[in-house]
Amino acid sequence: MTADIGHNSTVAGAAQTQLKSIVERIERLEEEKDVIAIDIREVYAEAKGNGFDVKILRKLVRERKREQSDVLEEQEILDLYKHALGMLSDTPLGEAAIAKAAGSAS
Amino acid sequence: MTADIGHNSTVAGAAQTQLKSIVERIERLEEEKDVIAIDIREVYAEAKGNGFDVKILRKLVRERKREQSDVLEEQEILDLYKHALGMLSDTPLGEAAIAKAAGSAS
Amino acid sequence: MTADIGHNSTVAGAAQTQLKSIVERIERLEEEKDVIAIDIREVYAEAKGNGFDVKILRKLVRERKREQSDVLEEQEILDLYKHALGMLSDTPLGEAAIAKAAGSAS
Amino acid sequence: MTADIGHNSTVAGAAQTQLKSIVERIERLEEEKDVIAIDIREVYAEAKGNGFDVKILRKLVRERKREQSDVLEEQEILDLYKHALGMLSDTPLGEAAIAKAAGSAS
DNA sequence: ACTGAAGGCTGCCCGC
DNA sequence: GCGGGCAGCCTTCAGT
Repeated sequence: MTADIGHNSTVAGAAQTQLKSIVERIERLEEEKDVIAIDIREVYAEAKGNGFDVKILRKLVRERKREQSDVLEEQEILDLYKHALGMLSDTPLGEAAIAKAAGSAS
Repeated sequence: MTADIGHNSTVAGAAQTQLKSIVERIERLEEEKDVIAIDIREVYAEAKGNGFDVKILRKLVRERKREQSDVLEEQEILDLYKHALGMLSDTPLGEAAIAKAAGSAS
Repeated sequence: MTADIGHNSTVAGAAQTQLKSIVERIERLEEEKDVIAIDIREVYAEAKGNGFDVKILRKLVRERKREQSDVLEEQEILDLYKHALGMLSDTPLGEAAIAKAAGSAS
Repeated sequence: MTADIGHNSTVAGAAQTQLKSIVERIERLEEEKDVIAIDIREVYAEAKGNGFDVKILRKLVRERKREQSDVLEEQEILDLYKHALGMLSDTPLGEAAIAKAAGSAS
């Protein structure tokens, strides 16, 4: 440890400052995430208070999420087919769609 | 399904409106949570780009978090012991007993 | 279903025999696990009968378990730091750096 | 702390000895439980190595467990009916079966 | 692609 | 009988 650390003029000092920043940003974000998780639990609790079955609500939410990804997935497959039929031009985007769809199938 | 549903004048209609509200609030919150999770991953990725070892960073963050919960946990345990020792906790003798019990646990 | 199933001379029959063996082994083990879980509950119940506070006992047992894993965790983290500091770890300077890093984490 | 603790001649000393015994017994049992849990995981791993789908195996085992309790439940209900028809004598066992079935139904 | 960990969810047990 | 608390399981994700 040297006097340099005080004003971070060393490489190590700079790294340490950066490290501190990184850790603080992450911890701040994780705190926010926790707050939201608590909010979600509160919504469920309130729903329960209003007579809803929490377990079923969770299933419902999960199901809707699955359906959304299914829709996206179908759109990707549709794009793939369109491409195969020459309905999409040979753009990087089209190539990416093909690669992604092929990956999903494996 | 009746004409009532349109303006929610039935009990079922009210429940349905409530359900819709609940699900939408939860989905909104989960979206926010996902955004934050992505932000966290980006911070790690950026750190990695700056030469930091992500595995160690994660361990560090986890360790700091665990230390915080440790403090809370210790307090809980101490409270539990105090409660178990009842009125003793306000006397010097009680304090000594608590200190002894705490020592046995470590 | 064919006569082959009786003496397992088909591939499917062999798989079925294997499956039966797997499931039976698992169920046997889970039974044993349940027996032990019951034994544990009985020990707590007996302790309660002797005037011990079960809640505190559970907390105590959990705390002791956590302390054990804490030691392992600390060792892991130390190993990680040592690895990150690479060859420095065999020099006095490296030792100092490790000590400093460990101090920062606490 | 007094010299009495060495040979446990005090009430507190006896309690401490008992406490130690309780905690040790529980920790021993939990160790055994962990060993069995590891064994179970190994059986699944081995099954996976033989081409079985672990996720499906777990579902299968769970399902069988549920079926077993269902069978027991049905047996209890059957006993209840038998008793109602005077097919079970008014023995303590029969009474217990009724009480248990009634509890399950509520 | 597989493995191992981290977080979330479910079912269970205890207390009120 | 119910609700909270807790252990176990499942799923997802980073790492190799």
